[in-house]
Amino acid sequence: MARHKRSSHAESAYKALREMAKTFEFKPGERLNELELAARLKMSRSPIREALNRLSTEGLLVWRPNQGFFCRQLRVREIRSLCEIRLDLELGAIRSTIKAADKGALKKIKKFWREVVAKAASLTNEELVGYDEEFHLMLARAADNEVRVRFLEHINAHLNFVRRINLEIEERRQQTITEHNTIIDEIIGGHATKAEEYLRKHLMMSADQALEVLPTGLLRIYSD
Amino acid sequence: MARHKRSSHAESAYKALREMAKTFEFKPGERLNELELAARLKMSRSPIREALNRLSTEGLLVWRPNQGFFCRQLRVREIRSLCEIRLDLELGAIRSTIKAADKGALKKIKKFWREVVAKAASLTNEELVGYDEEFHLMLARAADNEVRVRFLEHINAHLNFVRRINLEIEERRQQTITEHNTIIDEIIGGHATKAEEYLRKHLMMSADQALEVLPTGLLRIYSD
DNA sequence: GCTAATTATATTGTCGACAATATTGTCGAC
DNA sequence: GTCGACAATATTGTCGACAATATAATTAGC
Repeated sequence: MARHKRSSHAESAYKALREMAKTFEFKPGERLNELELAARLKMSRSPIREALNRLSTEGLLVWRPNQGFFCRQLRVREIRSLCEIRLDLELGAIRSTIKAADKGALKKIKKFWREVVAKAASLTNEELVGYDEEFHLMLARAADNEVRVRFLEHINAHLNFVRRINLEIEERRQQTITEHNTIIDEIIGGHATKAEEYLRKHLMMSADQALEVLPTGLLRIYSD
Repeated sequence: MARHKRSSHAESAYKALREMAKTFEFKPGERLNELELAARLKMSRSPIREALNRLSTEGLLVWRPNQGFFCRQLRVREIRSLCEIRLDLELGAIRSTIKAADKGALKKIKKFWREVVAKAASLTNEELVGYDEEFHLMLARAADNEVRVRFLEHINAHLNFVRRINLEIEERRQQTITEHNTIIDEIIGGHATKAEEYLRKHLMMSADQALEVLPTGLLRIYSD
């Protein structure tokens, strides 16, 4: 039986607003008007505030007492920090994974990525970003540490926008695909040093590119 | 001029409830009654819910649709995960710090800890835990990465309770003090490898001890 | 007596109203 | 015209009431 359980207003507001915050449909520093959002999503302020509170705790929005909620800034410094932590956490993940050596999970990741590659040409940019995020999350999950996965999901939400801009460049889509293949193969092979090296290179490159496309991102945000 | 700016109900509720959640004044899995909390803190449900929402996003509470907010569980698995990530993040911090080599900040940490040691005998357990957390946070701050600091603060909140239990043992208070001294000296000396080694040892020991005292912690929670 | 369906109660989810505060607009002094 | 004080407006913060849902108590059937 299909379990419909329609979600609450607060829940759907959270999802909608989270998506908007992630993708900078709000402009950096912009003040969000609760009444307006309530009208837009056809509900009262209470569930809206609930969602806004959660999002500000996640850092996707900023809250200031008696002033309300604002869109977060998009700054070099922040992107750099996120990428740095991401590197620490993902390297930790594969080290841990290689030690534990759960081949099953790894094979699934390889299969998953092979399937993505097969349909890569027909994927929209958003879809590819989603699969990219998923690939890295699967690596993290293989390390069997809930906290690590949660943190990386958090980081993904914050980097989603710049990643999206970055993967609009065809060359980098290609690069992502091949590098992922290399990484997963080295992990499966149990070559800790090689795997680390390739992952590090992949993530540092990705960080550089994120910073590089940041101006494009800002332009995009303010262009419409 | 003293700026008093008395905080809002939501804010004070957040602080109070956060402290209770951190220290397991609620029992693991316990359901929190919003009306009761509102009565206890002398306010309406709105600011209470606001605080509870934030806390559940932080993972200090758990939220289930239409059932409300519950105290988080206290599990071996969770503690282990937290300690593992903490290790990754703190090691990353000192690596980064040693490279950047901001001697000033490091000297301040050394001074801070020297002062803590001086008054160690007269400190309550909670105070020592606070200073312990602060020492590690200062190391993280020296690495100049906001995200890292936020994540470690998050982890601290989750580990606070077991740390408190652990530092009730005199021998371990002593151990903490001397190990911190060693670590900061190696970092200041710029001995990356040594510093890493000592920090790793310190944190892995600390993780083992956290797991070891967990039964004591549970007993404490359920004894009163 | 035990289980399942039904009813009663308690609790969360949402709303609209008002209070507290911040922001904007207006006026007058210079 | 510019600045500051004051008034007008808009926005957030909090409340109490009610609706929707979950939990507990009660009854009916066996």
